[in-house]
This record gives sequence, C-alpha cells and structure tokens, in this order.
Amino acid sequence: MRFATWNVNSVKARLPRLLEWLEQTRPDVLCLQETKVAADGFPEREVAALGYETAAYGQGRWNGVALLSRVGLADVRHGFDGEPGFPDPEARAVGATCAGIRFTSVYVPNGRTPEDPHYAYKLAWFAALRDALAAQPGPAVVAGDFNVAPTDDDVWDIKVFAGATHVTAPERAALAALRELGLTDVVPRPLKGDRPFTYWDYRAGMFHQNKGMRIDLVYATADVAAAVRDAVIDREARKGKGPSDHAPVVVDLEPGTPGSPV
DNA sequence: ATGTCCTGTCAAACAGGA
Repeated sequence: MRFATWNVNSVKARLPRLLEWLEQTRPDVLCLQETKVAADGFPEREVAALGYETAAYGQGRWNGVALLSRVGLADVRHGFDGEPGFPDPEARAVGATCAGIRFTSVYVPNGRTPEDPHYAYKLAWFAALRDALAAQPGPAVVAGDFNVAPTDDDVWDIKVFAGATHVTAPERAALAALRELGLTDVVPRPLKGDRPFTYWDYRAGMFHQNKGMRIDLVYATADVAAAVRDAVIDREARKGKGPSDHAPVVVDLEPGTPGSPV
C-alpha cells in the first residue's frame, strides 16, 4: 500500500493541483493538513470521483485536517482525548482505520515564538497527543505537519533559527517522547539535493535556493516502519503554478504487511 | 530577509497568520 501526507495550505485553493496529484500518485491513504474549510466545504464529490472516501475535520478559515482513503475508512475520530485548545479545541487531528492501520493526520500548533502563549500550547498539545497515542493499540501511522525540525540538519541554516521555534530543545523533546512510545521517524529521500526538506517559504525564492525545512513527518509503529519499501518527498508538487508551500511525503509499504489488503 | 500566499471582510485594500 501507498500512503502520503501533505499540508495543502487550503484544499479549495489547491483543488486542481490535489486532483491532478491524486490521479498521478494514487495513494491508498492521504493525510491532509491546513485544509482551511469547514467539513461541509470539503470537496468530497471531487475526490469521490477518483475513488476516495473522506473524513474531514475543519473549522473554516484556519487549521483543518482530513483523511482520504480508497481502502476503507472506519472508526473516524475528530481530535483526541485530553486535546487542549486555545482556549477552544481546534481542528488539528483526525483519525481513522484504513486497511488495518490506524492513521492520524495531525497539524501541530505553530508556536509562533518561544515567548508566545502559542508555544506553551504547542508543547501541551504534543504532550496530550503522546498520552492519547500511548493508549492506542495496533499498527499506526501519525503523519502531518509537526512544525518541528527534528535535527539541526533539518533546516537550511541553523544559525538563522537562533531564538526561533521549530528547533528548540523542548519541541525536539516532544518528538522524542513520541518515539519513546515505539514510533519511528520514517525519513524520506529527497529527490534533489541531500537534505529531506518538505517545506519552503513562498518568499524570496526559498524553494529555488533549496532553503527549506523538514517539518512534515511520518511516525509509524515498528511493524509499519519495518514494512517501508520506500519513502520520498514529491518536490514536483512544490513546483509550477499555484503550489502549496509544503511538498507531499509518499511512503510505499511492502505487500503482505499491515496495511496491505489480505 | 519579513520579499508570498491564503482567507475573510467587503466590494479595494487590509488584517492576520504562516
């Protein structure tokens, strides 16, 4: 089976690109973030025409996550137990079981700056996610925009990030706490250059200079991680007219493993 | 580096967020 994660930065603005990409890439499951639509505004008909069921969790202008699947979509859950809000819950996590794997699409709070209340919210959100995942049995994939670069090599120039979010020790400790549950960071291959960036700012030609960050992550339980045949960043989707500022991460699993039809 | 893009308000430029 093939699954993917993509922060589309508005599913409405990205719809032509999304449909074209789905037809070309044909993932069995797609985790979407920053859909920026309420659930009733999600283009379900358009993706259904390509064979996908939708679980959309949205609130309108900000945030918004979704799961698309053509291998079943069971036990859909919006958010998770103990999820904090700011102050109210936001549309940042949606889970469903697809072909025997529990998928969760996550859009972690940005944090803004280490001094901002949104930063404490980000860490609290991570801690609650960890506790919710600890209580969850079976093969699982947690994928999405984590808004943390796991190592200094996961940003284009660590010196530029002095005093900034996405690279601080507490944020990285939050990722480590997820790995301590038994989750593996499935690091994708960059198809150009030597660093697996998934995000490049729209401004100042950052993409063309490959000044990016790896903040879109795939965390998988050991059984799923052991079945990974390949994982790549589809940088072609970051090119051309009207791209998202994030590229999709695409993961292929060996046949006959969790997630493959029996 | 603060250079772009997206949404919503409102009917053209802003504000706010990333």
